[in-house]
Amino acid sequence: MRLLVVEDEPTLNGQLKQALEDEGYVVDVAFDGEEAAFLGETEPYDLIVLDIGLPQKDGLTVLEDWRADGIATPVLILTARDRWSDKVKGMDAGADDYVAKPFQMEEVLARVRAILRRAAGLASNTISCGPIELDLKTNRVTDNGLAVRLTAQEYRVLAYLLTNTGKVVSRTELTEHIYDQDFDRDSNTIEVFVGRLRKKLSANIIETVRGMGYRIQPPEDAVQADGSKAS
Amino acid sequence: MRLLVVEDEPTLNGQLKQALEDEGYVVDVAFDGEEAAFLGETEPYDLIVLDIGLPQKDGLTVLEDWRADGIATPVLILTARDRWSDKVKGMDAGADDYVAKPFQMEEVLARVRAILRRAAGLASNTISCGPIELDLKTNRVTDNGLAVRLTAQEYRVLAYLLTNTGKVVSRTELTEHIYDQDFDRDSNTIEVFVGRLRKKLSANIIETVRGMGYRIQPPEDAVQADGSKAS
DNA sequence: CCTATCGTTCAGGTCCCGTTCAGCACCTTC
DNA sequence: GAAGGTGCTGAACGGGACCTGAACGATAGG
Repeated sequence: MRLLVVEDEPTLNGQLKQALEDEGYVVDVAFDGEEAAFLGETEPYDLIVLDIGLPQKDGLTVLEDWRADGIATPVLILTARDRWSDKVKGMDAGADDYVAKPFQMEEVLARVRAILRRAAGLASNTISCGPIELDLKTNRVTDNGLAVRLTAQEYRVLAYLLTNTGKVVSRTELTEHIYDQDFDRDSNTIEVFVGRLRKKLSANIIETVRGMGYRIQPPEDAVQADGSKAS
Repeated sequence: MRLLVVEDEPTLNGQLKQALEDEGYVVDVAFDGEEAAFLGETEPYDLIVLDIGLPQKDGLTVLEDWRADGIATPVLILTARDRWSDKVKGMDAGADDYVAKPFQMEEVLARVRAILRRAAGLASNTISCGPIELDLKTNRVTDNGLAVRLTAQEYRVLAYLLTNTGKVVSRTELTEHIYDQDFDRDSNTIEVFVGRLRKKLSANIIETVRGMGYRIQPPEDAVQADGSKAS
């Protein structure tokens, strides 16, 4: 999952980036409203952590503009405690959640997890497909109950596909969500990772859709040969 | 484990800090409500010892505010014996335990141990993983029954990892729990301690998760090839 | 004042992981 | 069936994350 952190205070910005990266996310950063507005419009983030008090362009305005533009990226707002009204305005402006400053990092991480989970339409922090199970909180993958050793990138690919089950995901989309801003586009790394995943997992759950990308089918009830569902 | 001591009376504050440090904890201190409120919101303490009668901002209020913010850090309240009602209010406000003043230092230490144990979800004061056993009360570590000589920092690293068995602990998180407020961030001390621990312990229970941190696996029952657990 | 121990720093080395690339297989189109 | 495009895979490389041995400085105890 690829996130954007918008926070003008350099130390805090760094701490947020660090903590989120430790969790396995890919993180871009912005230090003012202009920059944030541009990146948010341009890059397909899975979530944006947005401070309200910003130079250049206020965080609330930025958020309002995004929403007006039809950009639905989930947003977690950071707001000063004594500016209670900002919270209300923030939620009105289309924020998905907020955290009051000062905060404990763990609090932010928990809310980020919650929003991403909600956005993916999941009830729990684990996604399973056949014998494969993935835990978004601990970043662990099991196959028939046995732990699978995945590298960081392998995990990101699998996690993105699993949070988009049923959908065909293009290589480009995949690339945009597991790498940050600057990355050499034409490269076959995705193919290599998919290959390695297939080798490491007992069931081949990753389907290739020629000319389009990859897809993992939802583990819905077994499908009969004629295409109808079994009860 | 990193603790915060909130007590306005300087002598008592010093005594508490001293006693807790002798037990092997890392201790920050605050002398009034404002300071306490801020530190509690910001730093990831494992436990806070909170006096009720405080200048600037009453201890109970501080605690209530924390709880309202969703800050769940365990709190041990210190209250004057003759103000019985404070005890009730304290527990209502979300305290985990209380000690009446004047108290025996040993009493406080015992309750601190108890709360930390509960918070870690442990039944006893000892944690074991394979041949390694750690006693939170005596701060002693044994390997196959033999005592292991660990330095203070080595012990802290091992203890933190063991109380978070199964979880990947980032270097940052580890640092925050074994050092007090001001500590140079980028330094490889953690790596050095992990290295020394691995050398001193017969079983290599500390696993490194590249790019994320370290983890100690729970000593769960052996897993069979078919995925079922052995009794 | 001297010594032992411990925490920290630093430099060098090692190993893993991400990436690249070439060759092959397969499908599609003509 | 040939040719070109698309995807797969094994091997290899380079860089960075991690490890480790040694040295230094601080501190406490004698």
